[in-house]
Amino acid sequence: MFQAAKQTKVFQDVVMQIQEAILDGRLKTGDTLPSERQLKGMFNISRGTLREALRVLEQKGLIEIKLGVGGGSVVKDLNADQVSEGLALLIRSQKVSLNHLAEFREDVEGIVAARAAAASTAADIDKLTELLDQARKCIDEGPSQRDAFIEIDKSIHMTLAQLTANPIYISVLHSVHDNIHRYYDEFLSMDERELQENFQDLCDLVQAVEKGQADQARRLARDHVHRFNQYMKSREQSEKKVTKVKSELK
Amino acid sequence: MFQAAKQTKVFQDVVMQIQEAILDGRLKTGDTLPSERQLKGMFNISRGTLREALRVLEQKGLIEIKLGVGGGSVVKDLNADQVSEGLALLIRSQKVSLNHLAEFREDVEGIVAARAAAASTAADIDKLTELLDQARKCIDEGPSQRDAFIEIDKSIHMTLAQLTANPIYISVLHSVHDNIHRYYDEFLSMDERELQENFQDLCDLVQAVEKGQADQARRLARDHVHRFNQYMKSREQSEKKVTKVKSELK
DNA sequence: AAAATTATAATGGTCTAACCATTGAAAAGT
DNA sequence: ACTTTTCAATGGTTAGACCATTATAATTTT
Repeated sequence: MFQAAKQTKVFQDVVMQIQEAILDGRLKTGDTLPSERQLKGMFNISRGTLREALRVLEQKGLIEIKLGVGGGSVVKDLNADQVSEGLALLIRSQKVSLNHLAEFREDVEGIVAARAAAASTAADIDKLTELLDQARKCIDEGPSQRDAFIEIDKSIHMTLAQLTANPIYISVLHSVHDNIHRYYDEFLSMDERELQENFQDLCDLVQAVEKGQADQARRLARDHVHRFNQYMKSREQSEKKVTKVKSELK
Repeated sequence: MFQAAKQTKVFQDVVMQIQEAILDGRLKTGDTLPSERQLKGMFNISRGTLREALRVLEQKGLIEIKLGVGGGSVVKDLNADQVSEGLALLIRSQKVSLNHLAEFREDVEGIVAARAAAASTAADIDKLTELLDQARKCIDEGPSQRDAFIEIDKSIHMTLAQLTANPIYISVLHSVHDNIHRYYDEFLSMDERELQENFQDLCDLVQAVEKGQADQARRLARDHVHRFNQYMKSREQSEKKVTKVKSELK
């Protein structure tokens, strides 16, 4: 006849109230919430319960909790970090392998490049050209600047994502880069020739974007990422062999 | 000369330890952690601090906290819910509009269809055909079964995502559907003819997948989603007009 | 007067110790 | 054999205290 009335725990109620206030705009980025001792009074709850709620909001990326006088809970500017962290957990817990991620990246970079080509302006091309210049400098200084080159490579891809004017692409690509970076660090190592090849890829890609050739840009971006992935896979394989040999020697 | 030694708060340390245990496989899905009173002793911390840690782990989707005797913290089977929730927050907080999401969906569904076409087996086609049969029944019963049709439409797309054998596509598409569903509920309303058109779209799509025509499948999937989005946008527009008129009448 | 130092107070972080609420299982009753 | 009651373990919540950090104010030194 009757059913459960109130399943929500106290701290969940508090989480919801504050979250809604933020999403509704009643609390804006940068606003500082009242101190814990004030809030506990406003909600009429204990401080421990309030802190559980704040911890959840912090984990959701909605607030940042700062220490000391003048500290407190500050409304954060929401970004893709939570999406990225969620993806990272999926990757680390099985379910998603490096190959899965690499495959997905090829598709996404292809789409981004195509949409960027369709939307680019002269100012955008200037920025991309500037990045290419920086990349060239890295190349000229040899393989020692490999990390710097990869960083610029990443910037170019993220710049293309911004050209799409769709924050989802920015967030998704950001998440992909965040999570694939670990593998690059571990398995990727390019010699002079490979660096040169990748640089040429980027030049061609920017050129296609400049000319508004969407399909061409898509193809170039996919191939470029694919090459990166191949380097990585071959490294991963030889790594496994070494490990195998080592273990067999024991 | 010296630098900060330990910035991590106590509860963060606990979060990390338990999280690592789960990700390393020392704690498996379904395992129950010791009770709070035991854990607090094992970590040598207070119960409040421990509970803050558990709340964070819960929010991350790593554990589930159950009440009563035999309850406790149970290791969860990680899924895309956190990614989905993160995306939902981005959408609700500005940053991501319905158009952004619709555009992204077109691309993703296109990719998924293409990869599904390249990987489909006879058993997969059987499953898709079965879903089409169900969809046909909905159509035959008229617009009253609109919701059921949309549900089956969703199933077909998710089945295609599974054919890719890449969990990222499954998670991403799942997240997109989760978040776009609210708009569909609000703005989407199809008459008999539109339902029929969409059904035909799906038939063509499955056929292309069956034949392994990746490019054709991509195009069909994109067009299909695009049509959905157009319905939605036109509804959204007329909705706005109505709201405008209403407010002008006040 | 300016700069460096010290003290102050507000805030989050942690601890202790209780009691409440929920729930599954054991015990008692039918 | 079934139903009801009791019980105990577990998470949920509360209260109050003290610790740690930090921006600001007050003080001292230069």
